[in-house]
Amino acid sequence: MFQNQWQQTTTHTSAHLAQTMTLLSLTAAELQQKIDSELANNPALELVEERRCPMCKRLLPPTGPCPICSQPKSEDSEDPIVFISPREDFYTGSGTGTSEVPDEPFASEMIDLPTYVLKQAAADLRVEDRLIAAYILNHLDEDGFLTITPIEVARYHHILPSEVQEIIELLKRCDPIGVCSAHPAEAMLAQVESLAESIEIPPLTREVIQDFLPKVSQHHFSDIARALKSNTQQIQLVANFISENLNPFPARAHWGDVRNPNTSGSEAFHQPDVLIYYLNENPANPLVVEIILPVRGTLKVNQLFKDTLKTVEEEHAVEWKEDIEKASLLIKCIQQRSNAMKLLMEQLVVLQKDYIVSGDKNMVPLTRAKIAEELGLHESTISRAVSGKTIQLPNKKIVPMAIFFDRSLSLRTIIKEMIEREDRPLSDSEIKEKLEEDGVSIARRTVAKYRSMEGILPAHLRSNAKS
DNA sequence: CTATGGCACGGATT
DNA sequence: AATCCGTGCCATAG
Repeated sequence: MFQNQWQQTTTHTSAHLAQTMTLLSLTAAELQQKIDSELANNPALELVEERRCPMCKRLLPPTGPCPICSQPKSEDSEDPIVFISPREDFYTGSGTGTSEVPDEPFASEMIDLPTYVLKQAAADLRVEDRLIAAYILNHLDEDGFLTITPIEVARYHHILPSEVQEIIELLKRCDPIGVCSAHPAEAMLAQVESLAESIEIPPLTREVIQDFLPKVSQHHFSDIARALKSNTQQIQLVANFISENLNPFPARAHWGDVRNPNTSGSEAFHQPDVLIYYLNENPANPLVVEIILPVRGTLKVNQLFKDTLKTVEEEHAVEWKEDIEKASLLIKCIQQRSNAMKLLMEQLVVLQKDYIVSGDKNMVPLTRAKIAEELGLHESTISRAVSGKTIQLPNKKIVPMAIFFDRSLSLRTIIKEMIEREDRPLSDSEIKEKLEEDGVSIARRTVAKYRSMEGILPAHLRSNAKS
């Protein structure tokens, strides 16, 4: 359908294909970088004035009316509104001043960890200490742990170890809470202190973290109980608390696997690629799906540049022509990316509407292949479009787009709820039975696996200690 | 003996 | 072709 729009040279087509694919797999943030650098390097590429909707002042896609204001009001169309949304500043999301993202640690471009932490701490540090803080922050490993000892820092900067320690303590309170610790236990202790200000901490938590972390991960609760002169139940409580609220690797980007993204944890510092919310935040209204396009205005090939090309001598002409071609290629690829994303989201939103509006257990099992067939696109296209992308749901949670294709999510939540409601610890096989009554047939082994994925203890260790 | 976790295999998905 | 996921079998803990 679109072949005829392009030059017919094969090199163009294959280059185009290749670039479309790579662009498709980029997240909004990455695409922004790409565009910015292209804009800076290629004189033929031009960013023209943005279009705004006169009514709601929202930034508009290059063509067409405002997707929101142009909606027929009276006949409430059930269909979700899906559209490409050029980036308002970086994060204003919907123009109606909604969709606040709680707090966006790594806002705009991804600053690196040291910078990020230092910014927070700077205000509390004496000027001469900032240098030391910076030095410390530059000696962290990828998990945010110290690779040097405070003593070394002290020697290097000719100050007292206690002063170094003071600075570290301060840094530990900064956002990836526990950063700059020497090891996981220390980081978790820092998190406990910070949590203690808002919620209650089970007794013995600190002691357990301090001395028994390995045992906790091995679930040797009885050992710990004996050593601390407590009982196994109490230790379980602590263990649950730890696994639910603490992160042993605070600065690690991917935090375990599909863990519950609620609680006070600080994660999800990705700008979502897609926003989903109710029109005007009213659940009665249809859903609005904004696919973020990280460009303020409209990208075009600079017309002036194009005209000048004819009057320019041979040697530059080649180079210029290349620039122009590159620019128009990029533009077309971006359009295609947008187009593919839009198609994908339209399908996804319809198919997974139940999930989007009412939560995990309504997730419909879906495969990328099915969607691909439905849309008449290649499955690898879908794969690329999905991978790495994140979506912000109406409930403000940011989830990876891949969970739309998680076959087991609904089962997992059913199991979780079943266990939450239980009055007697159910064994895995009993759960399997119950599930079968509901027409779900899975192996006992699988129940066990899902259970542990949800961080739920085995039945015999689960003697009803609920909150 | 029962309930679970580990390892690994085969089929489905990407 | 590489990876992921559900399962079966077996070892181990209680």
